[in-house]
Amino acid sequence: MQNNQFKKGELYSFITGKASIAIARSLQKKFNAAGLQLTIEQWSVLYHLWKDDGKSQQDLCNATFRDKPSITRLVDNLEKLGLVQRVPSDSDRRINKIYVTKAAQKLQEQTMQLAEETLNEALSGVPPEHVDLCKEVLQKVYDNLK
Amino acid sequence: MQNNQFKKGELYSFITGKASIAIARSLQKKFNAAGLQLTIEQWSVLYHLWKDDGKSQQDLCNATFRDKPSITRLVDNLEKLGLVQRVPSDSDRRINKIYVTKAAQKLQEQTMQLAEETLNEALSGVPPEHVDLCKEVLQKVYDNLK
DNA sequence: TTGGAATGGTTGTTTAAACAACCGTATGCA
DNA sequence: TGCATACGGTTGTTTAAACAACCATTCCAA
Repeated sequence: MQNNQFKKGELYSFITGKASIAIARSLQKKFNAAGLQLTIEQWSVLYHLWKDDGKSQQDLCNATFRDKPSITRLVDNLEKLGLVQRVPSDSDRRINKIYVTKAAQKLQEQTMQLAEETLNEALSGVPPEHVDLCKEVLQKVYDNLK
Repeated sequence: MQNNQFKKGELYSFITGKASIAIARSLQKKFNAAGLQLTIEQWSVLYHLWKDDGKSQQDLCNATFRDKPSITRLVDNLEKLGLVQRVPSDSDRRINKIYVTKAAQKLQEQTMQLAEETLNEALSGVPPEHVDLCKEVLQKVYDNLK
């Protein structure tokens, strides 16, 4: 029943995800240092919209792995900041499509560059092929459990 | 300046740590299903004490990657549950050493087994050598940033 | 030895997450 | 057609995290 992929003493780091917390905190510090009033959570929503604008809130739930009330409030705050806009869908009146504003587009280049900087620091000394493999493992873990 | 270890479209998963969130939620569900009134955060404190009993609260901060107020309140709650005990240190009167109680010891075997189950599910289909390599990468990331 | 800095821990406050319950719209099946 | 169910989104509540400010003890160096 028990396999030995993990010795017991090593369970913890995998469960708590210290690495990703460290990355998020580091990126948040860069945002603050650059004078950007933007949380990582807000940025993560923008990130998905930059990739594919006009997502529904439900789409954002799936993309960010957060529940519906969390997305409602994140979008509320981003709307107050003038960074996104809710647009009711024509074809399905339950749905809000979320679009980034021009103000948000201006943030894209700067924040993506800070994110890349953070990852370069985080992964310094790690061979690219190891990074790829690690990403594959984490994706598989996510797929196995979701 | 920019390197291409990450294509832009893949930044997100690394920063948000969806995999570890999925693992933690899955384990929490198992705790609930087993009738255990224990959060993952509380369990993570117990986990470190089982490995090395009598840690100071500061030690627990380092081990769990949480700040001091968080540990104070986690220990408060664990004390209320009768699972740990604060014992003032003789050699340094600023320090509380935290010890698990017998009630907590009874939880160890059951919860560690649930944690192993969770990890086995999470890592099913992933070769052990890939898991090892992934752990190394995550540890390196943590060391690079902390 | 003594006064300032560092360390370990606590408390107050703000912010945001999850969960449950709810409303309005859409879908599917009898 | 109509009614039960599912789906997208919002609101209310509780819980816990981070941050700042604080107290007591210890360390260190003038």
